[in-house]
This record gives sequence, structure tokens and C-alpha cells, in this order.
Amino acid sequence: MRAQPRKEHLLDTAFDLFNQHGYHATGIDLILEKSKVSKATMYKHFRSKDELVMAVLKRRHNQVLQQITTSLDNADASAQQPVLAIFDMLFNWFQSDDFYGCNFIKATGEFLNQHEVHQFAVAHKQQIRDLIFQYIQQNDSYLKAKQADTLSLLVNGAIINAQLSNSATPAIDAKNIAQLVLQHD
Amino acid sequence: MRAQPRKEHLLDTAFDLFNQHGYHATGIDLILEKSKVSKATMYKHFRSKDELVMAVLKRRHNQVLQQITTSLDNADASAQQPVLAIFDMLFNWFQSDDFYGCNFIKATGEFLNQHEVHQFAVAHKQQIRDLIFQYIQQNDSYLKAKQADTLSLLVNGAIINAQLSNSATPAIDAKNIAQLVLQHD
DNA sequence: CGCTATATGAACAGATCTGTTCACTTTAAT
DNA sequence: ATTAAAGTGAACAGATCTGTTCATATAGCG
Repeated sequence: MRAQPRKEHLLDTAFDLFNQHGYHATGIDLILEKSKVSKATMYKHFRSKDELVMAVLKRRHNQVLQQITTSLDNADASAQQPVLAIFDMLFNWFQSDDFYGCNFIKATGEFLNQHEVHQFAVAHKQQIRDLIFQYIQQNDSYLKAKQADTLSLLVNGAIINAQLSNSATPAIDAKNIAQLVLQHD
Repeated sequence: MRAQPRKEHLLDTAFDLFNQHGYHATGIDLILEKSKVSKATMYKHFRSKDELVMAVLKRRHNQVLQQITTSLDNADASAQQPVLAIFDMLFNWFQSDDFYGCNFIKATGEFLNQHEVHQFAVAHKQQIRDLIFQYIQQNDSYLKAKQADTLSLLVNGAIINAQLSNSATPAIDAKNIAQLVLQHD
């Protein structure tokens, strides 16, 4: 199979524009203009705009899971709570130029509950929580595994506050809170 | 001045639809159909859709500030941290049938940073943080006033997780975390 | 070189969206 | 009952959006 640079480039451009303008406010034509891809090509790869949105989300989903896994794998195993490495990852993300909040949270806001896109976004967040849950069970076993809910809440709160304040410090705030809560039980 | 039931009804309907479908996905025609108001009337009250959006946000902004103020005023002053009453308010909100997440967070996701709507939404969240800050200074003075950032992060995290999980328990989770963090310092 | 995949661009259809206009009707207060 | 304000409905304009089509161009590969 040949690599598909056009398709990947299209997904990159769409991802950026969706994050900045939102899903409905971003027209197909804008994506095509920015990516220098023709409309016919796009519709050969994706049957509809919704399918493009789903492809963007699925690719990002895999990227995020990969990033979290890598973060946790590289975490200092001698640390008291290696799971907190997640917040260091958030800190880096918040500082990047192309940070415009979480595209999955955005997706739940723009599509109705029963819509495929909404449901995929919810499933994505749930899967992150589950990933944290599993990691705690295996590596920070002295922690109550149910603390995954707490960490998930702190992660999402940090994302929102980082977007609102256009600063990365909520990642540090969240890490400090997490540290306190986790070592308490 | 006469009361303006049509205008208020229009704002009510628009608020609900914006919350469920998002701002851009909600067409004027849908709002008019649901509210049984004619298009001419709407455009007499609001010069554009953006102006309607702003009116919805401004009204909601006042409602939220009022709710928080009332919550804090009615908080058990003998409690250790009366500021935690905010999370009880969140709990009730999350349980209501018309809870579809935070319309201000949604607004930041759908409008560019420099857009009036985006900026108003950011200012709204900042003002809530400031309100908490002031309350802590006056009533929970043994707390570090800067903890308003922590509470803000917990509030927003709870809102997101409540929307994602379609449950009210994140309000309780956030309250427990807040209690722990605040009494620690 | 020549074959085949893939991409292009430009025009087009049809739907939907915001916003305007206007003749007419309803409502509320005097 | 009269009058003035407010609301209605329906048609319309113009912009924008998604999606289609097709003749042409281009790039990779034997």
C-alpha cells in the first residue's frame, strides 16, 4: 500500500480548523483551500463531512492514547505516584501553539447526544479514564483504583481552565491537587 | 415599561436549543418554529443572530451570578468551608432535565478567540472565579484566597464530567476533592 | 515511453441559512 | 370604541454550504 500523504494532510488541516473554529463553523471549502486539496479528491476519501469529522476524531483518539501510554511508560517508576506524569504531558500540550482546547469536549458540545460523533467523543474520554484505572491497578496499586474518576475530573478541569486562561499553569495546579488527593487515601 | 414576554420566551427557547445543538448548528428558523415567534419580531428585537447569542449569554451570565450569590448567602455559616456550597448548587444543576453542559464553555469552543462571544464567555468564567475569591477572603479567611483557582478548576472539571457521564456524581467528587485540598493548607 | 492510478478545477445542483420587506392582524391601554 | 404599538406570515434576496460530475492533467511504475 502506498502512503496517502494527501489524505493525512487533509486530516491535519481539518483537525486544526475544527479546533479553532468548531466543527459546524468550519466549511469544507475552507479546509480544501487551506490544504490545497481538490473537492473531488476529498469526497473520494470521505463520503461526507461527517465521515471526515469521524476520521479526524478516530485518528486523534489513537494519538492521544499513544501519548498517554508513552507518558506513563516513561514515568519515573521510583516516584511516589508515577500516574501523575499525565499532568506533565498536559503541561506540554497546553504550551504548544496549536492548543485550542479538547476537540472531543468540543464535539460533545456541537453534536446531539445520539449522534455518532458525540458518542465517539464520550467513549474516547471514558477510555482514557479506563486507561488510567488500569495503570493505577498495576503500578500505583496502593492507590484506590476508583481514583481514576478523580484524575479524569482534574484532567478535564485543567484542559478547560488552560483554554480559558490561555496558560499552562492549570496543569500544575491539577497535578498538585492530584498529588494531595492521591496520597491522602 | 411593559414586560416583554415574547422576547424572554425567545431567549428561553434559544438558550435551550443552543445548549442542545450548539450555536452554529441551531438555525434561526428552528428557534422561531419552536418559540412560535415570527421572524420579523425576532429581528425587531435583535439585529442579528450574533446579537441574539450575546443576549442569551448576558442573561445567563446574570442568572448564574445570582445563583452563586444566593447559594453562598444561604450556605451554612457554621460549616468549616461554607464556600463548598457551590458544589451543592452544581449537583442540583446537573440533575435538572435541561442540563446540557455549560453554554459558556460551548461558546469558547465555537467562536474564535477574538470574537465577542468567545471573549464574553471567558470573562464570565473569570468573574465566577473572582466571586469565589472575594467570598473566600471575606468568609473563609483562614483559606488561602488563591484557592479560587483550584475551585474554579474543580467546578469546570465537574461540569465536563457531568456532561460526559450524564450523571450528577462529579459534583460530589469535586466537593470531596475541594474539601480535602482546602483544609490541607 | 506508455499505462494506470490519482488528483485537479471548474462548473453545477440543491439545500439551508441569515436577513429584509410589507400588507395585514392582534393586542392593550385609554 | 379608538388608536397606537406589537406581532404575523409569507414571500423574497443573497450568501453559503454540502455534494456531484466530468473533461483534463499529472505522477509513479514497469
